[in-house]
Amino acid sequence: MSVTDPTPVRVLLADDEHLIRGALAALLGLEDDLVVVAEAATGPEALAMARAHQPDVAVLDLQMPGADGVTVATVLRDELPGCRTMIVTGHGRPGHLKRALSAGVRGFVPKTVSAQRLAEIIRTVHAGNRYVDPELASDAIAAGDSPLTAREAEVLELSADGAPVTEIARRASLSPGTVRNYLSSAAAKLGAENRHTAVRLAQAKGWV
Amino acid sequence: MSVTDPTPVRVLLADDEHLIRGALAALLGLEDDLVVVAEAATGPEALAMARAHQPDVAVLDLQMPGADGVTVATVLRDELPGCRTMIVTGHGRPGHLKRALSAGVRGFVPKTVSAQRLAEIIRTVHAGNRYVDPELASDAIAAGDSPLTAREAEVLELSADGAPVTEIARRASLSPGTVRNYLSSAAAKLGAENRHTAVRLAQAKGWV
DNA sequence: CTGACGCCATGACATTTGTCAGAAGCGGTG
DNA sequence: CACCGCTTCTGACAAATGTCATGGCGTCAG
Repeated sequence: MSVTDPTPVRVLLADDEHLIRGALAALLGLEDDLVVVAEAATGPEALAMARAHQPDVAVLDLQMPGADGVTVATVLRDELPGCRTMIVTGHGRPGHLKRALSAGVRGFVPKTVSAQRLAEIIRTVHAGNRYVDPELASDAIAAGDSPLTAREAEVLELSADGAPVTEIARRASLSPGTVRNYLSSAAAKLGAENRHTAVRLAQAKGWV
Repeated sequence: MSVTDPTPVRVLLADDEHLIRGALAALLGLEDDLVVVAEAATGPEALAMARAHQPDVAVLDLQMPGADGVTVATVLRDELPGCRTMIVTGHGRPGHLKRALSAGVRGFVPKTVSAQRLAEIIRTVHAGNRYVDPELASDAIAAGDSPLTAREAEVLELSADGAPVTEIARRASLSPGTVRNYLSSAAAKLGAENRHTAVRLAQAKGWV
């Protein structure tokens, strides 16, 4: 039904790299049933473009200046329920997939797919179905759920830049002792020797 | 002279993201004077392809599995002196530019340029000229040279994953005390409170 | 050759961090 | 309601880390 559809799928492309975005727009434009109606280089720009052009499908890069793809998808789900969202990403961490799915994202693919394949997936998503890259999905399953409590994850994230405990405590409005306890238990749960390696592990799993 | 040249510029494309590589190949193929003779997804693959196809210009992504773009460029300079090399990168850190230039790279551009612009730069590079993105260049100048001595940088790099001092000492075959001295002086030079923030700073500047 | 500088190390000290025990409040769930 | 887990805190101790002074050894410029 799709390739001969008289009303083509209207696509929004958001990626901060002009090179990729332009090339992608050109390639997707070759498909008769797809039309790129808007492009954006940042999260806020993507939102503005979506509001202005009301696309059928928004193809969002995960890492963009301003607001990342999942954040944009969350807003779009509320503002434009008719717009399906999908995420493309370079290096997909397991946790991102979970975040994306709970933001109502219907497609999650790595940038290692071909443009042809991406076009098919856009059609799949537009038809109301979901598509998740099998490799990313299995990574996410293997990584499992975060063993961290909400505060543990929060404090761990605040310590990501290597700041001393007193600074983290200030940022989190907690006692330094509490911060140390959280960091200690978080590191123990992750099997890390100290909070710094714990941060790396949690980031690799996408839990922060 | 270029657009009507009867012998087009033979280009090698190396990027680990199929989506980008394919799209780029398609767009560059539209230029009459450019022909993409080979594609590669990893560093070693790029080398093998270059040896097999002897391209005029190698367009290399900075971050690839196996060997990064600068490493590939270094090898190519020795093995295929007739092949010009250029680097495209997503997030270019200042230090990378310096490394690239000393590896004989003649072009250094971010992925935020358009394909049209990239084609022009490929021609520039092929003609024997250099091209460096102005913004990346000014960043590199602003970042300046690394204030770290060779060992300071080495030890700092070994501590990048958050390992404890004893482990770093083992890896570097140094005394733990020496490691602490180096880390301390490195952090002082970088204006960091501890080695972890020092590592982040040095990485941001591209000094590690 | 002498002085400057980087490299490597040791030892001592203060500070920071990690670990543990304990305790209070709070929100669920059986 | 009793129980459990999460949150928050305190205090105390051990371990890791940061800081400083000091010394020997090599190399290189003046």
